[in-house]
Amino acid sequence: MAYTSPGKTREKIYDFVRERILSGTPPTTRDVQRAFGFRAVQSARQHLEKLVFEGKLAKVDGRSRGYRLPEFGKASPTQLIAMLGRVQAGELTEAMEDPPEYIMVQTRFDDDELFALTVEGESMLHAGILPGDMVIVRRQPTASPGDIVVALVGDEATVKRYRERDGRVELHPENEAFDPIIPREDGAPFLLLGKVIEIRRSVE
Amino acid sequence: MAYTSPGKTREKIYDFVRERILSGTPPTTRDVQRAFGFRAVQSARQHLEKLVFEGKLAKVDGRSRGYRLPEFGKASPTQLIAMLGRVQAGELTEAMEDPPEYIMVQTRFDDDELFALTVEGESMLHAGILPGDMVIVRRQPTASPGDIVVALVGDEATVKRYRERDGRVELHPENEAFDPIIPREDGAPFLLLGKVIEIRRSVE
DNA sequence: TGACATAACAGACAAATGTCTGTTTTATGG
DNA sequence: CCATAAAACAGACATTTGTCTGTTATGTCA
Repeated sequence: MAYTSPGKTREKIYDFVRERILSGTPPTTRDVQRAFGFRAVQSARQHLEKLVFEGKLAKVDGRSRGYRLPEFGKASPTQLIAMLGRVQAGELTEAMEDPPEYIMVQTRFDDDELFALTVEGESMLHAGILPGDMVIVRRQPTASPGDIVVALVGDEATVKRYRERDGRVELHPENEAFDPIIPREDGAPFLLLGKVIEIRRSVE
Repeated sequence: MAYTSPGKTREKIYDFVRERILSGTPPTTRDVQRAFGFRAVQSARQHLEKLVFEGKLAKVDGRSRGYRLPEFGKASPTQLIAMLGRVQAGELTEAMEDPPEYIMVQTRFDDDELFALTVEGESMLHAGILPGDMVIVRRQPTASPGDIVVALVGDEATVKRYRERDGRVELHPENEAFDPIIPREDGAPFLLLGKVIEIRRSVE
């Protein structure tokens, strides 16, 4: 490869490696070599090692395809979570459509169990949750008053705000056109699925 | 490893491999071997090859860590984009805080130039955009009526809905308490930064 | 129980990949 | 132009990883 100004090629190599890591396949040293037309493996290796030294890349020594992005791992762990199109009673996790769709989520804790689903209905309009929005839910059996939660009421999963009144659980919509759900009063089976931790809306 | 019923171990291996692929590091044959306590590499390999034959996994022959998820190859490209905390006039991209924060975004096109910023103010309340929400913006010089856009008006970046009336550009808030911005009428410099393609709200 | 298919094991070779030592070429700044 | 640091090259060796051939053990089912 032609000689370039100091740092010039290295930047391009960083972009290349980052791209590859993000796409799920960290490159080998020789991948980089070939991609940039180096005639020596060492040329690629030198750049890569320097990027590690600069802190722009991390690396697992000895292992193949060992380069990583340092931002991950320390900062916020990244999870790919399943997008559940429609929620059905009981077996929630089994309800994923055939080609399961995944989305990237950055979380505080790596061991949180997360899933995502699409909101249908306008009952949370005033909380800024619109029909079609995607909510990311952390599975947990309890909630605190004020939390936005996903619960299974009867056969249907619904997004509501969690309240307690006189020691009883209430699920409040944020839209005057809808009534609160007071489980056990109307005998509907009630199951708290988890707490909404993020809302996403695509407007493309 | 102890002998198990046909297909029993294979399912666990599939889960293991899938997890690893999703987390960004496909395992080597020997990773699988070690993870399951096989005393022979071939035991792991046999299962993996069978999973490929069944179509549950895809594979790039010869390459290290060559196992893939069959449906995942053409999944939407992922980008790591910069989170701009506060927007300043002119040099937008330079305005990132010291430890630049990045977020994962899945996009339609890999070559879209994206950035993210935090909404301050309630002018888009009725569009479901609340103060503190993060908007992800695709940089583009033009917009279509109805788009939610980010524009530089004077010294400030604002999120508004793009409209045209009598051939003139108007930026409309979605909150009666705010007035539309009609650039050029009040002489304020106007610059369209891009179109909002996604809104995210963390409620943790 | 016995036949059969599958699971698991053993050991090896080949290819890919990581790593090293040393040299040559070029950009950069004075 | 020269000194210097960085870029690129050359060739090799070590380790990891992929792959292969053949054998032994175990679950399954009639």
